[in-house]
Amino acid sequence: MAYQRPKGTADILPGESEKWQYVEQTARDVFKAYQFKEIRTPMFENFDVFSRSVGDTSDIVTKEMYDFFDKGDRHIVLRPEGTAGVVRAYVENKLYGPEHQKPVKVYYMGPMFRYERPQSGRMREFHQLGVEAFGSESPAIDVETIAMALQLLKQFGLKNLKLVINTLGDLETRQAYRQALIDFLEPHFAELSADSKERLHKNPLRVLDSKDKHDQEIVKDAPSILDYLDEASTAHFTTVKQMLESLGIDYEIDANMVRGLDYYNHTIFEIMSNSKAFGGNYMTVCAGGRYNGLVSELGGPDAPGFGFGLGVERLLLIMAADEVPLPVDDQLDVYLVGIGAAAAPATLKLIQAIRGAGFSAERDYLDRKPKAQFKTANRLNAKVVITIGDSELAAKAANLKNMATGEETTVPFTKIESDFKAIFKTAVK
RNA sequence: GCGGUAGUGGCGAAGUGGUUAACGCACCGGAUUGUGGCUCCGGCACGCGUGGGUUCGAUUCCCACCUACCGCCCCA
Repeated sequence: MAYQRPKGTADILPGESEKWQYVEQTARDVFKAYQFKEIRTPMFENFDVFSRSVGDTSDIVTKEMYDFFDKGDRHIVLRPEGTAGVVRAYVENKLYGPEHQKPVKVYYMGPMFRYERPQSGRMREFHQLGVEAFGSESPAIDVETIAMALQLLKQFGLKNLKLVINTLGDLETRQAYRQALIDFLEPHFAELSADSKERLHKNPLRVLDSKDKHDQEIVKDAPSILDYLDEASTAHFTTVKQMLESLGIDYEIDANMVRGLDYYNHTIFEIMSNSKAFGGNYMTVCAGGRYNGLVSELGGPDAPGFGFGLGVERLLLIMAADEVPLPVDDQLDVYLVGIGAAAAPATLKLIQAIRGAGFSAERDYLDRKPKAQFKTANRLNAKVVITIGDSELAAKAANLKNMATGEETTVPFTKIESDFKAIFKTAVK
C-alpha cells in the first residue's frame, strides 16, 4: 500500500456519510427547539487554551494532546474537545456583554483530536457534538440541558438509556473532600494497586472508579462527597433532583462518579447505554456538567457554564448495534439508457434537461449493452428508465419505462426538454 | 507510553519452504442482433501489509517497521 491514512483516522465513505448527515441534522433540529445556536471555532488553538483549562492533574497535557510547533514557532494544539475553544471564543468576543441575552447558548459539532492508541470507538481524529450555556447558575439550566441530551439520544433511536447524576459541590467542597479521601486511603496505601498509588496524590478522586477489584473493595467504604457539600451546593443539587422528578425523568445518583478535570463543579451527569455494542454493559454515551470557574480561568468574567459532549463514533456504533432504522434515500428518479454512438448527443442533452428540472438522473458512460444498463438501473432503484436508440432518434421520441410496473410509453424529446415534470408525474403516478 | 492478537484479490476466506495461490460473494462479458430476476458458461491476485535477512528457492522461517483489533494508562 503506497499511502494509507494517518494512524487513528477514518475515511467516511458514501453509504456511511449519510448516517453522519442524519445524526447532524437531527441534532440541529433538537438544538433549535431549545434555542441553542451554532458556534464554529478553530480546529486548532494555542496550546495554553487547553493546558490552562485542563489543569495539570493528569498526563493529558503531556501525553494525550496532539500538539506541535508551527513554522512561526507557535505552540499549537489540535483541539481535543470542544469546551475550551468555545469558552475562549466566548471571552474573546465578549459574549458576556450586556447586549447578549443570558444565558448564551451555543452548540458545535466537528472533529476533535487526541494523541491516543486507537481502539474501536477511540480514534485520534474523532467527532463530537456538544453544547454550552453561559451566564446562568440556575438549576433549570442544568435540568433543561440534561433533558435536551436525553431527548437528543431518544431522537437518535437509542433505547435502554440510564441517566446518572452526581454533584461535586463548589471549590471548597472539592478541596475538603479531596483531603478526606486522601486521609481515608492513606492507611490502605500498601493494598492499593500500582495505578491507584500513583493516583492517590495526583488525582485521588480517580481512585473511586479504579478498575482494580481490590481497589473497588477499599473504595466501598470511602467517604461520600455528598457529606461534604455546603448549604448552597446541597440546595442546588436538591433543586436539580426535584426538577428532574417534576419532568418525570428517571435518574440514579452515583456519588462515586467523578470528572478527571478540575474545572467541573456542582452537577455532573452521564447518560449510559447498555447496548449490545458494549456487550450489554453500561457505557457512557454522553457526559457533561457545570463548570463555574472555567470562564474566569481563561481570562473572562466570573461567568458560570454548563455543557455536555457526545461522541459521534460511539453513537453510531450503538445505532448500528441496536439496528436503528435510518431514513436512507437511495432512490434514483431516472436512468437513461443510450444505445449506440449515434445516441450520445441526445443522451447528453436529455439527461442534463432532466437534471435541470430537479430530478436525479444517472446514465452509462462505458458503452455497455442495453441489458447491462438495465441491470444497473435496477440496482440503483431507478423509478423510470428512458431508452434512446436508433429508432427513437428517428422518431425524435424516447421510450420510457416505469420500472415498478413495467409499463412503457413513448415521449417526445421536446417534451422531455420542456416539461419533464409532467412526464415523470404521469409515468410514476 | 505498556502488554497481547492479527495483516492473502473490491469483500469474506483456504493454503504450502519449491512447477499454474482453493472456494464463496461482488463485478465484467456471453448464452438469437436493443430491456431488469433465476440458471448455465467464461473472465477477474506477475501476487500473499512494507523493508531487510536466512535459504539453491519464501506468501510460508527470522528481524524491524507500518496498520488494525483487544486490554492497561488517560479519558476533556
